[in-house]
Amino acid sequence: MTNPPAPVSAEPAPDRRPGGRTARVRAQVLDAVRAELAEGGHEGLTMEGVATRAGVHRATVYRRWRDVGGLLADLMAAAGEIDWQPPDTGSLRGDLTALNTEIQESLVVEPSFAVALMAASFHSAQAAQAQTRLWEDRYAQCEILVERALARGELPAVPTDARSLLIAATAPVYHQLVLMRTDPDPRLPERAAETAVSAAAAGAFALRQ
Amino acid sequence: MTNPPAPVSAEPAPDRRPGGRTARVRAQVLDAVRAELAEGGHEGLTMEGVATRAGVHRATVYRRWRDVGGLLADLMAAAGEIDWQPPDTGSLRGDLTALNTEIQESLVVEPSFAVALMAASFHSAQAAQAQTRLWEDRYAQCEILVERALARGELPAVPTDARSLLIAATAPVYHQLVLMRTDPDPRLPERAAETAVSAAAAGAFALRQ
DNA sequence: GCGTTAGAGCGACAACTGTCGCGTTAAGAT
DNA sequence: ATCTTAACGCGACAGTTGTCGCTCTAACGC
Repeated sequence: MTNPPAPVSAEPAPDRRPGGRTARVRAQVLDAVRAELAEGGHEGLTMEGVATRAGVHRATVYRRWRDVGGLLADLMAAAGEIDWQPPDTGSLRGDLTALNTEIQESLVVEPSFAVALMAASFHSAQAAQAQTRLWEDRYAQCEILVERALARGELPAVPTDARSLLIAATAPVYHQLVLMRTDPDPRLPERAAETAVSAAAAGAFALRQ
Repeated sequence: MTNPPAPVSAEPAPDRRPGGRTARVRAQVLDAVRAELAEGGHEGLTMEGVATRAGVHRATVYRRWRDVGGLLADLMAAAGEIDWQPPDTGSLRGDLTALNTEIQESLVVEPSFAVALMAASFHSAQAAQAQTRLWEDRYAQCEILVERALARGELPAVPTDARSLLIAATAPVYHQLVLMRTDPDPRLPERAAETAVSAAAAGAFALRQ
């Protein structure tokens, strides 16, 4: 969690100095971000507050992370080191339901790191990039769900657009919780999953040729 | 477009004074919001900038609209007076494709009022509320698409969850353009629409009982 | 017309944000 | 152990944000 150097500027970097103090400052700051996020949500997250809580000078935080989005991006990079595994329940419907349940929880929990990252992405290029990468990774990892379903014969045996299937299954959850802001519905994850499976069974994600 | 009084505080309001000057100031400010939005996108939209461009004192803007979200919410209220009609192409697939195309355009156009409103919704309660209302109105209006499809016999003749169908059709467009930030794909609107129709034909949105 | 007062103008203000130059500390190389 | 310098600490700073009390103007009721 603390091994990689400051990931903000990924230039050639002739000679960096990521050891002792630098790593300690990074750990303190990221801890402070987590704590501030927990207390005030993504609204209460300010450079000033993080610096103070971390016991570090404001200028240091500005120099290394630039803005709140940078902090969140780095936090995500640190969290990205823990390896996430897509669910494996034995059926496509079960897998997608489990995936959606996980997503719903990550969006509903207070404070939600996912929501904070989305909010920051509107203002910070770093956050936007980090988020795009996170989406890409997650969906790529989830493609195996579709492969397994194909192998089990749950889907028409034709080339299938796994990515579109995954997006169709998960998008409604994000849409309703993040954009429409409807109250969480415990059946939403399952319903969205079922719909996608239904469409998939009907060949809606078959690739041409 | 200029008739309703300041919509920010919707209290009883013993005696208001929405006439002449007040209406003129509102028009000037909303014009300024549009112009600032056009120039700098939702990033460049500040209370200061709007006030200056409108030729109005900062304090006036703060008092009446509170924050950027308030400005956008009022702009939306003003725009909401123009009546939008859902597409009517003769088929559910055509209608949903047209709807998605419209959505895609509203999200891709620079500057995008829709994106600005979403961004502001993370910080401003007024913007969030305005957005929720917008979603609600739009989806309610679109339910007729599903009713027409049922009448034409395009869908199984059972009680159908029109709202879920509409969300399933449109969510992927928002998801990919706003959250994932993938480059716009001209075929996305059609594909998402087709998927939803396919699921609907398979009875995925049939209501129990 | 005339009086009342909602609402706009005005300037001062504290708080916050982000940047800068410079001195100090301590990583890492020798 | 010693040197070099990346990275942090520090304080000053200009610019921005949001609020407040006051004055003034012009809607609206009569």
